Amino acid sequence: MTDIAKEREGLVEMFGVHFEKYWNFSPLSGRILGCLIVWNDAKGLTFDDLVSTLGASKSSVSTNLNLLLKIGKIEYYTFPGDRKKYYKPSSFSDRMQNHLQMVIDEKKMVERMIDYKNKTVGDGECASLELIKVYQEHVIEFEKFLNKTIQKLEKVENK
Amino acid sequence: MTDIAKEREGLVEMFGVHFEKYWNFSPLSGRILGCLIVWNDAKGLTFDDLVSTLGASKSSVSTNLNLLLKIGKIEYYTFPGDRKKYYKPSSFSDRMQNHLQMVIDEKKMVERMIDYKNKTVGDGECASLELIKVYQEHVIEFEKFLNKTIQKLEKVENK
DNA sequence: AACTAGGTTCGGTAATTACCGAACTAAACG
DNA sequence: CGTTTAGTTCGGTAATTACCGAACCTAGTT
Repeated sequence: MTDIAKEREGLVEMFGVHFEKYWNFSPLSGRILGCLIVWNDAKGLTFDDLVSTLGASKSSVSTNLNLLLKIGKIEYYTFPGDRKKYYKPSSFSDRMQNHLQMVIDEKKMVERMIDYKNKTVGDGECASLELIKVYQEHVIEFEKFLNKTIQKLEKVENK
Repeated sequence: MTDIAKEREGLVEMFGVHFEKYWNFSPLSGRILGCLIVWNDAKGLTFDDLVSTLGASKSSVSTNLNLLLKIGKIEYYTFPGDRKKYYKPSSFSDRMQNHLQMVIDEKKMVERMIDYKNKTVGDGECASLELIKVYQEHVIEFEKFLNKTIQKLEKVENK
């Protein structure tokens, strides 16, 4: 195995572990997405490429590919006269949308909490309310920040 | 049950689901942290409070409390002449550190990817490299942003 | 029509996780 | 010293998840 191949394997593993740890992916889902990101072949990787490079069964690869498709982490393309599907990670900006969704979720939660606090907190102990409001401000800014990044990414993607 | 109690239960559930979904907590861990956040009693909640309001076993509550302590999501206090532990969520700013850690992780990953790309990408297809660099910029800014929020939170917390 | 390529679906197993009750410990109280 | 309080530890079970092989399907190809 070449040095490059070894490094690529290390990177796939790194991404795999990251997706397991922070995004609650199954090991195989993590490795598949890792593969697609690291390889980042202009054409994309096929089902069989993944089966052989990851040494997993067809059924597991199929299941996990469909899962990743459903949650919008990957896409596939086909070419006329070729039945194979060529898988790629979704665009950077699309993947960022997931993050955005979590922030939007949190925004709603914060609102509910503030509502609740307003009903229940005595005048004395506003500290917790004040903290939540700092956090609310953070969430709102964060949403803007994410949207800005998404725009920047889209700009480069559409070149 | 009063309206307030019902709403509180709803909020605990909301937090519970959120922590399960985005932070990969077990159901009970999520509910415990939810309880502590929503109740946010000045004194804190005791082991028995949690056992009874959540209807879980002592052993499960014990295990999950220790887990949450270990990962820094909660803390406990004791009062002289009282053997009970009073549990509270860790400070907002401390909990935010977790987020920060993930960003720091990502920063390293991005560096490794850029290294790899520089070795392997032909001059023609710099698009992917350029995208990663946009993302790198995002991560760096994000780290700063998080640090700023943490500072703001600390300011309010230390009042 | 039979075959092949490119997957998908189904049924099952192995591993992991979540939770429980019962027994235990350690500190404080009487 | 015995008892109570406040939890912890241990062993086991139930539920869930991850993965597999085998059978199947569907669109071309021969």
